[in-house]
Amino acid sequence: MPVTRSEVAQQAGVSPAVVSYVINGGPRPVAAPTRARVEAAIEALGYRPNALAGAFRRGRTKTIGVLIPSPLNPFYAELAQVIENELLLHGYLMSMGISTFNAEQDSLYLQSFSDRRMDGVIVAANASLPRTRTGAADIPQVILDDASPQPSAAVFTDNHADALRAVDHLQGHGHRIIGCIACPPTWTSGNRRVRAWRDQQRRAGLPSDEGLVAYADSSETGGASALRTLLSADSYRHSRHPVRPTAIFVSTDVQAFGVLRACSELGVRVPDDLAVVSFDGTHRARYTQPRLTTMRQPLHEIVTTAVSMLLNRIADHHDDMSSVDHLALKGNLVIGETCGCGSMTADG
Amino acid sequence: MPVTRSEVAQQAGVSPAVVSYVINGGPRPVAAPTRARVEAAIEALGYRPNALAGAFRRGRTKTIGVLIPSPLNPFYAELAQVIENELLLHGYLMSMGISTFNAEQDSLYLQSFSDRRMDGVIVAANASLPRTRTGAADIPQVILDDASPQPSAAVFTDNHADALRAVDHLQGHGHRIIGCIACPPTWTSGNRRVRAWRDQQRRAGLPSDEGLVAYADSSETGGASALRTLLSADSYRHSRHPVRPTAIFVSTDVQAFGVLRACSELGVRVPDDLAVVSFDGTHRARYTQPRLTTMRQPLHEIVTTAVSMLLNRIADHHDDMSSVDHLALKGNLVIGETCGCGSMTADG
DNA sequence: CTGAAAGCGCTAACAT
DNA sequence: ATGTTAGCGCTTTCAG
Repeated sequence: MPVTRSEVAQQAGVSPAVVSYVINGGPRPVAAPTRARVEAAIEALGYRPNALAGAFRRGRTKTIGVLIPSPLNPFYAELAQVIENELLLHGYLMSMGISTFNAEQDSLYLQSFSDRRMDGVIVAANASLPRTRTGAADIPQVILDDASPQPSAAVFTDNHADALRAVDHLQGHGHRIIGCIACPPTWTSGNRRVRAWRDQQRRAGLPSDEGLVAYADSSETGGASALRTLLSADSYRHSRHPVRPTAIFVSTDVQAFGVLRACSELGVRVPDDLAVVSFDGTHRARYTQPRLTTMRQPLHEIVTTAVSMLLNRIADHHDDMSSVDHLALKGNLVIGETCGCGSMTADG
Repeated sequence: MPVTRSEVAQQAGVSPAVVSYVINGGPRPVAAPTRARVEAAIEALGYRPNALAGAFRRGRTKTIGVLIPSPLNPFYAELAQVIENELLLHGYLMSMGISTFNAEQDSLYLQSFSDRRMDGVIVAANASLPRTRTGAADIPQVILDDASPQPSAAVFTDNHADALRAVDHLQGHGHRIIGCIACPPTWTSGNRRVRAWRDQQRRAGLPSDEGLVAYADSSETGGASALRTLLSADSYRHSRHPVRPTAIFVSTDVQAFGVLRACSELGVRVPDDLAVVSFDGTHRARYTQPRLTTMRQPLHEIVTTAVSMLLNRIADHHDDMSSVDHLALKGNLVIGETCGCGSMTADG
């Protein structure tokens, strides 16, 4: 059994309240000699305040629930790392849930976060649209995903604008038939990237028919099989433009890792036979062979903004979802070896 | 303000205790009609029990603290994923801390886990040796690392035996000068892998002097710079065997990713100029170019064993660190393209 | 079968 | 400056 506050009080010959005053530095002052006695007792007994009891009493747990789809996706692993760090800086503990892009798991976690009275929630990617009705709607939250119709705060990279620039970069290399590897359409940010691909192709008078798009999971395997589909004769022959794509826009880095692997297995040379540009800008993208050209999300900025937004909402008792603020930040293109730039360096 | 149990009781026209009986299915039975009234009231008011208050009262939070060095290391990302899943299966929530291989951060987290009255702790890699004295020693814990002198439960892959087999595999390909990329020596499991490299080289009458070892962080960058060091003229000229290594044993996958990148930049062909075998067997190792040969840790087995051990200890009130049980499991070699096996398939 | 009540460890208002 | 005390929401023993 752990030592309690009253034991400390007894040992120090003071009342339990004084022990609290010493620990919390208030709300009432304590005379120096008394404080010394209390501190000695704490030290002697090895007393540690029961944070659970304190949280219960105070009504604040100093814990933030963080929901990510999967730490196996390096983008979300990095995100989690950065969030953890930022929260720690503000004295908060991160409690992480993994939703595996599953709407049910997702709301189960939000429910659990809410039940455990976490002070707030950060949701990295919302596969589940009807979050408003999950019963966890009463807890301050920030979404890191562009789900515009959603009534809550959100910070995210400007998926449409960034993807436009990524595709534009490929067009700038002279590519006309540019394929697209998309994510399952339940994920809104992914949808915007695909739409941007289409818009940018149309804008340039280039093809963007469905035969050029392959939908796949956000995983290496997904990317690899999507590539095989896209390059299969069946696929591009039935397109209105029966020409094999010479370039491809991949909506996430992790899919691109699979694409590169598949290319190597199929004997497709990158970037000569197929140029590749993806989206996320993970650290890992610098270690692929060849090095990936990718639109880097402003990860650090997203996180610091989101956390400060969340903490503000917590401070203001924004427990309802009013005052929707959506903030879109701008990414930047990291030039690698898969787009055909050679040894150039540039930002789109 | 969330709905409380008494409001439900009032609405249902029963006492608060009955509401508890209904929610918890005990400890006393409730008549069917009464139960129905209570359930209706719960539904009508949207009542959710305050898990914080319950945990406080019960003395069990149903939360396990998990400490990993970094989710950027894919091995630990996978580990976290698997642990999370396994815990969820048993009705526990994972609270994740990131220690960044930092002993201070490490004990800060253990302290926090203990203060928050988590039911148990899983520590993935212990950079900090003096854990016994961190004050968190009173909470059931399982270490996933081979820290033999440590007085607590531990489950881990048999680092020495597995690394022996990995190096043996390289020797089997005829390599004599085999370098080693090691981790900072504060990490015990890493040390055992290096010792195994040395033992296996000695056993075969092959060199294992310090000129063949480079210590580096567990990261891509660490691996890359360690490789450059090892292949630099300075390094192998000062070795007792002034011959450039033809093979290298890398103590973690993530370092090997950096090694492969560096090789490509240096024009070193893998496996022709340099064979590479690493340790961990991450999913990502299947997507490097060329595909990594790596000693796969029995991740799933480690986790299921560790979790059941931990839950047993929790159930038995093993809050002290008595009854040390260490369990070493066996990994298996995943053959890729970096060892020189060609299209063979085998287990060492 | 149900109600009343004690108390988990702590915070903070209210007394001295 | 310090002591006393009322709860936070819930579980569970003890009475009815």
